[in-house]
Amino acid sequence: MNAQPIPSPAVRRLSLYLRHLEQLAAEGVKSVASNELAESLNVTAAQVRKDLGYFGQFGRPGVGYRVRVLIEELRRILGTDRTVNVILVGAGDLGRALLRYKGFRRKGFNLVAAFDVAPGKIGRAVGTVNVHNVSELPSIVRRHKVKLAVLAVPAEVAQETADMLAAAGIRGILNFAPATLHTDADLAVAPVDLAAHLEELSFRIGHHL
Amino acid sequence: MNAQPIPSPAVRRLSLYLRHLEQLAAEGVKSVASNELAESLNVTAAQVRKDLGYFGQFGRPGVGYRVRVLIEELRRILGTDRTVNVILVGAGDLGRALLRYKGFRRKGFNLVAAFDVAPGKIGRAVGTVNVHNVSELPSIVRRHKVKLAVLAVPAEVAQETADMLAAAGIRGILNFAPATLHTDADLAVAPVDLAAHLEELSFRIGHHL
DNA sequence: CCCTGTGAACCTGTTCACAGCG
DNA sequence: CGCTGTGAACAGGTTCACAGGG
Repeated sequence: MNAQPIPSPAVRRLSLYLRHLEQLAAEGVKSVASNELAESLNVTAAQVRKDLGYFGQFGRPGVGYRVRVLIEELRRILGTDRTVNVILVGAGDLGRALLRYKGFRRKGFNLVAAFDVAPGKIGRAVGTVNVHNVSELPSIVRRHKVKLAVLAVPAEVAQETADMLAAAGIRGILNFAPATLHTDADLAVAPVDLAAHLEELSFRIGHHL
Repeated sequence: MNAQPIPSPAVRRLSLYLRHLEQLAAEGVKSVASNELAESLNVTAAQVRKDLGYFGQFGRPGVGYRVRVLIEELRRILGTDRTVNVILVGAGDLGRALLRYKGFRRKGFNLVAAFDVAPGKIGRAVGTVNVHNVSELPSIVRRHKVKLAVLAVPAEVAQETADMLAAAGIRGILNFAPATLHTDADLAVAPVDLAAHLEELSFRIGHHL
């Protein structure tokens, strides 16, 4: 019934709204208006309303949005109303740090296992999970019905690793490798290039502004 | 002479182009056409040409772009043709991993020091730098003329830390804290919300597509 | 003839502004 | 009367398409 002309920037802002709503809930705030939310997040009130409007009608005219209700709706929309299993591939420095990062769990993501090819890393525990040989990846992915993977391998092997993940049934990759992945349309990729963000800042401060 | 109506997505793609060009250079490739570059990076050829066109005329009709030349131009534009000093604040798990991450150095960024408030962390070395008390931050920033900071502190103290950085003369913040920073227009912020990217993937695979 | 550089057309996403509900 | 929900107007970016240079 509903087509899907949802701007992807709007989807990304949903996480932003959710994050702030969770904080408001922790502070005991019961309801919030679009302009308050907007102000805290450096967006416009119309944008908040429009973004939420793509998914339903969650607010009450004259009142605003019920914080608890909106949090639940957003989690449902994002698919994090249930625990989402995730694996991590590449237990180098960055990979091991991500394994210890508590932010994922707080948001409903459960790291079930890590993988690497280096014998020195395999068998060790990092954070709450063990590092396995990549050969075990397909069976573990199947067993835990994992759909998302965090990719933290060197750029040189990023593409082949992504292909392997696709073959194992992974549907989404959070890619920290500084490489562009070429994948089928049914495999979603979110690239995170840490150095690129610093370059952007370097540009912005180096010139005008 | 040139106004500055440069789309910020275009600036972000510059890093992408640079990354691929560096790889081509390593492979010994001398020149490249916009459509080849485009194909490797999942963008259109027109986009590549238009993006580069905002900054000058770097190509040769009938030939393409000289790889070495374009790399130098892009580094100059991004400001990474010289070493750029960076500090890191917050030596938690994520912070320490970023200190060890080699990708920054490879791109011309030099981490000169890390800072924290926890006595247990201060005085230790992580990667190539030492962890200092934040009280030493202003003097170190001044001494090394640091303009960029990586912020990896807990969300609760992100804003106050950002204010402190602004006061110390920092001009750009790479923000890993899951909090929206409110800063003056002359302080650039690049937010990196790791959990948000996973949520986006969760959304994309949970629905259509 | 190949490939760049670029105005013009197009399109996606943002902001405006107001009708309508509580 | 306050605040949402939303069509309509607007703006920013992307793609097209072609003129022009090597």
